Amino acid sequence: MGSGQPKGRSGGRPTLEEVAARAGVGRGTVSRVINGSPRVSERTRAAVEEAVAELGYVPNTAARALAANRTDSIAVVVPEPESRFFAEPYFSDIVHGVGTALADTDMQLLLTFAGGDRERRRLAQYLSAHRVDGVLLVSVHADDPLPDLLEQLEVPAVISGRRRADEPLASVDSDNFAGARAAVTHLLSRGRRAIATITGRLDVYGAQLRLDGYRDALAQAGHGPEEALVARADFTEEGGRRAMEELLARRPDLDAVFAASDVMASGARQVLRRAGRRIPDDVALVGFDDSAIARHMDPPLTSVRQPIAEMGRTMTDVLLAEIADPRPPATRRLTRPRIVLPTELVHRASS
Amino acid sequence: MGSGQPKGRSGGRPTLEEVAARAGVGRGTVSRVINGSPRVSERTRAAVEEAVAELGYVPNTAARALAANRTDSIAVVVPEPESRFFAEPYFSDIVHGVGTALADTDMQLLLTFAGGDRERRRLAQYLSAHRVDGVLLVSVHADDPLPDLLEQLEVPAVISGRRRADEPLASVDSDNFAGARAAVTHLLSRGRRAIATITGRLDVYGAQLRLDGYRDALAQAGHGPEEALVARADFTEEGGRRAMEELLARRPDLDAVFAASDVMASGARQVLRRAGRRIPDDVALVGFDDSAIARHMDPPLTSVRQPIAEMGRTMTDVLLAEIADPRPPATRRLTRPRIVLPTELVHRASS
DNA sequence: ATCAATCATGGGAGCGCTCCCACTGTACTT
DNA sequence: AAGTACAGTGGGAGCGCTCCCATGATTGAT
Repeated sequence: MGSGQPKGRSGGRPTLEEVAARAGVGRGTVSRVINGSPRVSERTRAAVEEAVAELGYVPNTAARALAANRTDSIAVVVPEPESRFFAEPYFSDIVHGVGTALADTDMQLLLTFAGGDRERRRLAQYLSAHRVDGVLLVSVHADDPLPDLLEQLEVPAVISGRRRADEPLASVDSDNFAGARAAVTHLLSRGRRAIATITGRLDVYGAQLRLDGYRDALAQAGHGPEEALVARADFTEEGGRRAMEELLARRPDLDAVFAASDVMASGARQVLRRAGRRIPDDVALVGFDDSAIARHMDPPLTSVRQPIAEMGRTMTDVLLAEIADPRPPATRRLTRPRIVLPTELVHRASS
Repeated sequence: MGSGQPKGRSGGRPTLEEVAARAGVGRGTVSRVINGSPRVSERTRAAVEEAVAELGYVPNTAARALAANRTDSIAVVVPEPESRFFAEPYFSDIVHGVGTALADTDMQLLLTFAGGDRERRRLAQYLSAHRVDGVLLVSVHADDPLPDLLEQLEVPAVISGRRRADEPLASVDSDNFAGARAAVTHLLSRGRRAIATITGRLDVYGAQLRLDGYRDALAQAGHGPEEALVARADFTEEGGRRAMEELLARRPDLDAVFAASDVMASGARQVLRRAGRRIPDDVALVGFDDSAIARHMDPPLTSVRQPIAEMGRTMTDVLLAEIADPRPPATRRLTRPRIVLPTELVHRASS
């Protein structure tokens, strides 16, 4: 029909077919070259590559996805835009790690947002409708339906931070328990005796593990369970302030505080200062996360560093391996990796 | 071939065809319903919607992209993973804003990373190969080839922060000039007289504008150009320290510093404190960005807030409008929006 | 020299959708 | 009564690729 140009419609990008014509070979052969199949002679390969370069050919992803039934992309599912998640450096660092891991591949990264449960159900549908090859879940709550939906739809997924001890999904976590224990052991070694802790929301498994680590360190040092001094908070600065006030009221002579996040430590610091306590002279303070806040606090905050970017990288590696795995999902389920990355105590002036 | 099932291969997700069969209509009609075309009778629409719900049908994005030649997704191009860009809250906030704006649409967000020029060329090819409908560029350097490549390939794009005064692309920026001027005017109104500034890299246009704002405020207050006290830095903490040392050497009696970023202000603060200067008693300090650092610094830092999330939102709105615009690119070029959002001075104890 | 295996290659079929043309039926005109 | 308009619909063609089968050329074994 129409203007007579048989193939190379000058507008638009070149197609496989045009490359094939130019190189004087068939479509299949070009496809083989593009995809690095070994079953092509050197001569032919060179000819095709030249044609590709001359025409500036780039495969059409949509066509490839449709034909091959894979998308060469993975999604990171981010908790709803309204959440405080974004305020934390966690997000950037995870994404940074994912980006690094993806740089070596030709996979792309899709960022999806989902707040409420209904939205997350819709998202599961959407993701499974062959939109992505796999999913990275960050900051998932214990009762989130998404992980199970993805499991059911057989979409490969990796979760950051276990939801509970027997996390069924492939997971990558940092060693919250050991990190907390190291922080408290450090305080003990500096001669502190009345060591309190401010916890995060205990329905977040990592927060529970940090509390366990605190208790374990005290026990190891011969302290009885009754010496534990625990105030629950919720990872917020305001929560940190309230918890610190509570602790000071309960135990005015405390000489150290381990806060389960830097943000809460910052809140605690304000209350301590207002109460006339010097840091670290009167009260030593240790945080968790080693965020920018820790470095810029006054005095700089000793904190437990989590290798967050490395977690992002590792999650991606695990996911890519899962995607590449030819075995049926039922088989894989039994050998899903559960990786725990070491944390590290960064000592600064606050302790 | 083979197992006899004519259509509904029980594995896999349902297709348009299956929905059509179920609803007793043709493929075209289902497509019309899915895409909200008005040319469908109420009865038919209801029947199709029921079939869609029953089968849990979700359109295959790849097929749609291939047939309709659009992808319903946009890309955010992020400077290379190695850059410090990630360390800044800027990134999260922009993405947050983009996510918010996208939540109302069914567009998806692709995050792409590109470091060197070669990578960025490759990326331009890739993006233009019908992978995305439009591109959001953040933190672009003055000599980045990517914007021009995209222009050439007729890929709709919006840039955050103009590269120069006559930015040809659609752009969304914050009012760096007015923000800096407000900061310096504030310092003047507090009785400060010897006001220095620490600049960012001046090849970043925004940094130049902040310097211009500083100069303008001084001029407006009747200070001669010779009273300007400028030290150049590079947006880093270390740069802030060095610049502060230089300023202190040149003008020991300075009583205020306007740093073009919070991070540099943090570096300056360290040097000031080491030199025995009290903040704000001896030297008032103002930053730019109003990042987490500003809130947690001691004393808390007065800073110029940029509406970064809103910039992300606005950029997205502009891009979506550009994508929807049916006029040819040549026409649009003349009326590309150049939006400048207001900044706001957040007063804290450091000034 | 003959046959089997292997390699390299071309091209048909089909992935699931949108676009558009052709067709039917109903409502309104003159 | 015949004509015109248009709302509503079905389905062919085709988007650009991968997969796979058929084919011919080449090699090695007997």
